[in-house]
Amino acid sequence: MDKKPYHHGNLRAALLTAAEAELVEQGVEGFSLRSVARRAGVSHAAPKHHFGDTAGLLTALAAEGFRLFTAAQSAREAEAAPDATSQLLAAGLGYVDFACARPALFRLIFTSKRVDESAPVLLDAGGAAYQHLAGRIEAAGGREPDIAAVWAIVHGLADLIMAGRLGLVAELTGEARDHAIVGLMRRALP
Amino acid sequence: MDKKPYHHGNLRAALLTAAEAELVEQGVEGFSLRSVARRAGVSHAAPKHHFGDTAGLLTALAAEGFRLFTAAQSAREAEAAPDATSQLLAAGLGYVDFACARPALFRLIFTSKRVDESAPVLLDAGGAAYQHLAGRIEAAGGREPDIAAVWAIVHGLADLIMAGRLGLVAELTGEARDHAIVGLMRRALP
DNA sequence: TGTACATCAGTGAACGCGCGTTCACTGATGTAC
DNA sequence: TGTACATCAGTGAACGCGCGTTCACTGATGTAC
Repeated sequence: MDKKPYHHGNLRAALLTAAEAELVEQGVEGFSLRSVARRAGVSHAAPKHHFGDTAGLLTALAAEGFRLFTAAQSAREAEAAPDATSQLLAAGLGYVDFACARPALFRLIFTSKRVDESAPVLLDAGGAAYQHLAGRIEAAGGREPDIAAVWAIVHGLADLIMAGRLGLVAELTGEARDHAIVGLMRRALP
Repeated sequence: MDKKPYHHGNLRAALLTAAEAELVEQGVEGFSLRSVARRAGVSHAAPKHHFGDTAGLLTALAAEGFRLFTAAQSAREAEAAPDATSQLLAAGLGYVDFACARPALFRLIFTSKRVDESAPVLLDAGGAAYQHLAGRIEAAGGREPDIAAVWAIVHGLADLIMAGRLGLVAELTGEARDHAIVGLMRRALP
């Protein structure tokens, strides 16, 4: 019942959650360490202990974002048939799922200038994400140019749907939507 | 030889130029009206007369960006064979050209939250850009799903190359690069 | 052609605000003996 | 089991800064007569 213990206990995780919420509402533009601390109900200097500065917090969030991104693909794969092509198409669906479910994180990991791109934690997570998709494409018999084609179409779909353009696909839901996306992806396959 | 006339003469255009340069260097995040005024060599309150506030300036810049974006496609089309498929592929090359040449504007028109999306000037310019590409696809015999497929792969290529990912294509130059991009686009055609 | 006056474009000082950073501090936790 | 002490996590006041906005102003341009 002690409402406010001096130590938070799990502030690092709480700050990451608050940071994502802040990102969703304000975009990267209005993002500040103070606003995140406020949202987490903690003094404004507290984040410094865990992340150093704004770039540090965003970088940690981006690394976590890459992990969730890969996880979204794995989740779809687990539901799909085990053959290589089905697994690849499932990964693509997960890619789009993630972009639509967490557009703020998607933008953060792909286009933000406020993350420290040379941070090992980010390079690792980003590299793993790339390897995951590339691995699925190669397993399905794809070679270098196929990786580019599949990646481009999946990424383009994700980015455009997320931005509310490409109305035709964005308006569909459930299986009809999945079916439409898979149909488009198949064009890029070897 | 009068160095500093009181009236600039063409401040509106000068501010747009300065705004793009500022966007290139700072990204949308560090963008401010004062920094743009400073870059244009004018007092910090001057932009107010022309654009009102930051959103107004960015919105005007985005509208101009859409026009340049369409112009980049037209430029490629003018050099291409007149058949519908060649024209479509040329438009796609122009799309990628623009993203690589002016990544800051590309990001501004596609993903910034700091523009006023309901401004008529922006809706007009954006709509015209969409109609341009859709028109090329339809002329090449494409229907609704083809528009989505071609747009997605072109947009995905542009976004990924611009972000420095997709190294295979990003490293090419000149005709080899065009050839690679066209090869990828062809996969999405009907 | 000349004069008066309204309108427009840009200036520069002032304001209040939220930001990042620093600093001395305090409460809690863990470890040595 | 108890005590002392170091270390860690978070506080809250203070600072200087750049921002957007306002305001009275001034220099230039255009228009009426």
